Amino acid sequence: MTPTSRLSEAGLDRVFGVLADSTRRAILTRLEAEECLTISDLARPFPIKLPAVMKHLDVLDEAGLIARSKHGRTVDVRLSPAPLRVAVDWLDRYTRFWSPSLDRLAALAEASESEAQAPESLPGDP
Amino acid sequence: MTPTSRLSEAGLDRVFGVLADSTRRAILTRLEAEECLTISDLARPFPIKLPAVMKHLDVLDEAGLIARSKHGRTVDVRLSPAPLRVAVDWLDRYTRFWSPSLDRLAALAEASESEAQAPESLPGDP
DNA sequence: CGAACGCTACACCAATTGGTGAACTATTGA
DNA sequence: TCAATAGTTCACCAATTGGTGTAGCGTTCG
Repeated sequence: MTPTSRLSEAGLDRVFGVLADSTRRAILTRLEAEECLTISDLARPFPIKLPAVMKHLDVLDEAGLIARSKHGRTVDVRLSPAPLRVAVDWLDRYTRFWSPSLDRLAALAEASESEAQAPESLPGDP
Repeated sequence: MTPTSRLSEAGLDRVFGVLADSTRRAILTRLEAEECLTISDLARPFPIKLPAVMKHLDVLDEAGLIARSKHGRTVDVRLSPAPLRVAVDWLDRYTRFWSPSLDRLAALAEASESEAQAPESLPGDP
């Protein structure tokens, strides 16, 4: 039953799980600003050791939120924000509580965009 | 430094942490549909025991996402979605990656919200 | 009253998480 | 060539998480 929603649930678990850590959020923020960084450069500002950063990168990678490409002995890390969309879509149903106007505008945007994008089944119906 | 952002970070940790669990997401979804439920009624559809549900409710409560009110021997649970906004606001910076139009509409909505209500007037920008 | 009901509290458990230090591989450059 | 550099891997650790069973407490109702 609802195999699609089960998969979506796992995706939501992963994405929200990623975002539930301030270091990982900071990594995403940094990558949004810098476009492309080596792992050492990325790790430098954080008060944790490299292996810890590596684990965060593994988590981010598993959620599809970053892309790593090896060049020589360095690894370039790039943002791959597409999976964040499932989180935004899930949260969208709650925006009506504090801003009904935003809700309507989002619906409008979705309608105008409905020609190009994936169907993406409805979330949150266990 | 930046004591406010430290608090925000903790808030984001809590809210995203709440959302990283499918049972808790389902509880929020159910509460959004039903408005007000007793704990037993809320717990009935889930395949876990009451103490486990109780722990989820504690987590949701701690994040400020639900309100509990005791009436006799029952407890009414209500949705309190305001804290979700910090999550939406955080994610907002990434919407530009897959839908610049939505980004512009959100900015528009925010601008129109700073005065009063119901903008309704939409600029033709396809 | 006393039994059933709704909820809570507690001890306990296995798995996961976020971190460490140390050892290792592979590339680079003097 | 050989040492420094960039990244990876591993074993280990403490704390947290999500769940259980059981026992208890206050309320309602027959």
